[in-house]
Amino acid sequence: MDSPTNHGRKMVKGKIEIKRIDNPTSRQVTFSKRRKGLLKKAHELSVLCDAQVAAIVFSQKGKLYEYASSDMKKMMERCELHRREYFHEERLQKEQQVQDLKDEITIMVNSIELLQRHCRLVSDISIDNAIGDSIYAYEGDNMHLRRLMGEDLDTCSVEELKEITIQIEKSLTIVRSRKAKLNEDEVGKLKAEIAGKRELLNERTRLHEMFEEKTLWMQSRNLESEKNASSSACENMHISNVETDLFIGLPRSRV
Amino acid sequence: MDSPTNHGRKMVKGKIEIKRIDNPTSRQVTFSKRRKGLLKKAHELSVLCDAQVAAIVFSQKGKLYEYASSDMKKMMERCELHRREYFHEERLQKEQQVQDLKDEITIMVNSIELLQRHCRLVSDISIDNAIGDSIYAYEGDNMHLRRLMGEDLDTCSVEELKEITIQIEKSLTIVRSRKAKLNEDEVGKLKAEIAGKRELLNERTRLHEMFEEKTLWMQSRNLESEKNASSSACENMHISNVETDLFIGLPRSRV
DNA sequence: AAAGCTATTATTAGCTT
DNA sequence: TAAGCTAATAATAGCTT
Repeated sequence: MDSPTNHGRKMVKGKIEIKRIDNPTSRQVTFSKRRKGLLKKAHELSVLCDAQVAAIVFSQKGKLYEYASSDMKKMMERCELHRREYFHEERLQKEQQVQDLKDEITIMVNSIELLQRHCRLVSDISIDNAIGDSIYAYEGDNMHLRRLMGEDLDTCSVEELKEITIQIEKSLTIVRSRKAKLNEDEVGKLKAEIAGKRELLNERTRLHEMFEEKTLWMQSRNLESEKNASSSACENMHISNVETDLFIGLPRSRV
Repeated sequence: MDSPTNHGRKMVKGKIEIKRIDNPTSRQVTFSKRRKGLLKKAHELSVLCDAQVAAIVFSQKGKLYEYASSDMKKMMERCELHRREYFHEERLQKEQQVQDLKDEITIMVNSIELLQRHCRLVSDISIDNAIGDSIYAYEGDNMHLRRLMGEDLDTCSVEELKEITIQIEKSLTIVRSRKAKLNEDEVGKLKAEIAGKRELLNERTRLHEMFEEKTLWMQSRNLESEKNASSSACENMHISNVETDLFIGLPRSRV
């Protein structure tokens, strides 16, 4: 009657005031008993009156005790509809976000593919490009090409990029044929020059031969006159001098 | 005792069997009384034991009666934690997915940037590349370069890509200096050739001049002998014949 | 149909083990 | 700590109005 478990004072037995039980032990006991009673009554109500009943109890420690008449989930769903709408909206938003990112990736994949193609073309061109930078000044629509080389690729649409690639391929063809022509011209020039050089060599050979022939003829003529005329050392000496002059002296004085 | 509201038979008063009450009136009355009792007990439990309690009742007609100790919403949320875990997991999954996509995009942005840089370098090289394709056979580590030009860029890490770019820049430097040297060599060769050509021209001129001089000398000598010796038409004629042979006849017979 | 009455049962506070 | 006991209260079935 005066026990510490009785939190009220006037209470003899049974009757209690509805307020928090301070004694933890007593509170825990009461919680257990009344909780059981509540769930039982919830069940009885649902059976007797064919009603949907749910009772949910959390202990202070966070442990869950619950009763749900027929389908607790259905129960909860009816009760929760508003909250679920929030989740639904959130999920839709996330799905949209994912879709957006995927679209972005698709565009990037295309960009990369085209850039690679472009790289291969440029490296292809670089071989043909010995002529000069004509590719970049060619045909007037290289603005697109410059653009590709520039910073603003990201602002290109995929369609634009495809068009650019096609134009690069066209330019490549043009540059190749141009290079072929220039090469031909150059080969022609070189051939002409070589021909000219050979001509010079021939001429030199001819002149040398002619010179030698004339000299031989003159020598033979001198010998002849030596035989025919009276043999004088003086005259022989004179001719010899003249020959030396002719071969060495005269050209040297002119150089 | 035998009233229609009493669905049991042996029951005198008070005691009942827990099963659906067939009599609608009696059922409705019981529903009202017991429902009130349930909600009251729910409240008492929550107050006495400081617990969170909720009781939800739907009548057959769909009318809702409920009690929630402190905050019905909080109550529901706690009750739902288990269910929410599902949502939570789903949300985490979605968030991970979004993060993955963003990472992919980051890699792609870097790839594109590096491809652009590479493109600019290649076009730069293409000017220097007149020497040939040496860049692609140069220094042995062009495997990376080939890779960049190839299909498997996507498998490159960003770090790898950066390294490749650095290597390209190094290669570019090397190729440029190489080209400078080769250009110098070529210029040297051309100069030598031109010098040789000029030499030939000079020689030709010299030969021509020498030839002319000799002829002139011979002519003057002939004139001299004509004056000094007795003037005979025969001899003069002979000399004249010889001269013609020398100037026209002899070279012609050799050609 | 709703409220009140009451006999009866059900629940449970405080105690004991 | 938990389970059982019991006096006492609380809830309520069937009735009455």
